[in-house]
Amino acid sequence: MDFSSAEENYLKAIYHLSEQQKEEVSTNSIADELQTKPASVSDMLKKLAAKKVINYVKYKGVTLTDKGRSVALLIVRKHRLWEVFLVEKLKFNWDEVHEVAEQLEHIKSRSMIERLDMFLGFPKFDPHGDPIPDKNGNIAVLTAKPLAEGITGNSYKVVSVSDSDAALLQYLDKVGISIGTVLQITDKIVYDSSIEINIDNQNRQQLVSKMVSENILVVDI
Amino acid sequence: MDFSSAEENYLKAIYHLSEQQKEEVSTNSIADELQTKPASVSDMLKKLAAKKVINYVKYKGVTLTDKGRSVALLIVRKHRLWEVFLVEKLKFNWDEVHEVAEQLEHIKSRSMIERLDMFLGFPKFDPHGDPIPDKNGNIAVLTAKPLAEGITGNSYKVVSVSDSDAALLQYLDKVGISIGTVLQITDKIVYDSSIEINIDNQNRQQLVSKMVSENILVVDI
DNA sequence: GTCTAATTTTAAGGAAAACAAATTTAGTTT
DNA sequence: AAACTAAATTTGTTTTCCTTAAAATTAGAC
Repeated sequence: MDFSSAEENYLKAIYHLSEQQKEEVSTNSIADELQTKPASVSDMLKKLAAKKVINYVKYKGVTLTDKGRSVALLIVRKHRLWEVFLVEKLKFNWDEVHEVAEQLEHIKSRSMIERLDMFLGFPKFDPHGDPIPDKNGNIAVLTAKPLAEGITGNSYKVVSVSDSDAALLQYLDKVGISIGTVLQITDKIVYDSSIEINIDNQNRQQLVSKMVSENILVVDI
Repeated sequence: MDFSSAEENYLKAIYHLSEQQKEEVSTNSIADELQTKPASVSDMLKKLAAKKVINYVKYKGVTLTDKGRSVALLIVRKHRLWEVFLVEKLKFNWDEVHEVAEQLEHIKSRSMIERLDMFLGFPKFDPHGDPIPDKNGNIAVLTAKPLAEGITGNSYKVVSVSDSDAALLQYLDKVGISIGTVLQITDKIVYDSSIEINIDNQNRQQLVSKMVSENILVVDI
């Protein structure tokens, strides 16, 4: 079965949304994710349901079928492998690769993506710390949590950040945060939920906003 | 100015056709090249003329404008660089890369293609021997001629073959012909215009058909 | 120079994917 | 239960690219 780029983007969006909140995905949230209008989404959901890649109940929302999930995981796999290529081989910065990977993920060639995987040394994570599904669609489950949920005094290692927001990535670059960076929470400001951190045990504090601290995923150390 | 994949394919087709025969390109030949119908071509020619990338005179044919040629050359550049990547880095055979490169050539990112060029070491020719336009659209002129025009007794070096026909490439692989191979013409069969050749001075003759000999480009040695 | 055949263009319409506007539904409030 | 509201769907267009059928034009044959 073949899927257009538009169909693939819908499946990917539904996949990402169902990762975030474990229930049915709403039409509006898909429209939001894809920068389109709910009317367009309704249209497409009918098509995708006919192709048996989603379970669609009108006015109720959608979930992916097994078939749909495996299509979505292949797209995610391609997107993340291409990001690794762009950063490791072509020396892009991590904030520059998302847009190009959005195009590359739709290239159709089963054997190319397997060869690319080999060429890259079978990476397990992309440059933003997100796990890369293997060719069977198996993907590591991230046990990480947002920095926002950390406790004052504790130290954490950055394992992942949102890859779709270049502005965030540029900001993180500027303050010296990347995958693997160790952060210690030195204070939590109750007033605006911002967090004061110490980066890589340097002799300097950095204040990060609530919004930022929710988009940095960390694990305990 | 932005171009859709369809528009890019038309420009590339017109470019290739005007390379072959130095005059105006006909609607039918474009339809043929793109596996579509003449009516579709007429439609698209109007669009491309409005965008000032072709000189279009109804019923007369088209030529590329300077603008059009530079767009076409960029697509050719991308196609051929990706072919180098697929063969050199991902270890594809030369008969397997055309289709995938047809998709990759439409990826939009100026900086990616320049970085890819650097990553590949600024190659001058693709795996089929075709010259790669540089970033300014300069391209080496092939002085080669079809093997079919060779003279009995003379030796020639293979510099290029048609990249779009996988069956031809597989055949050439089988008989041991690739870019750089030295061929000596030992006989020309008048009856069916086939040619008897000796490959790399081995102790063995090989008969190649008219069709094959017209699609292998060689230079004198 | 006219006629016919081949080529090219126009016209009408279909599929995919988008949008706005109008309508329907689900869930909540009273 | 009726009414309301927010979300979702339907309807009707639009755009892009393609197709078939018909009309127009060019060019080669006589």
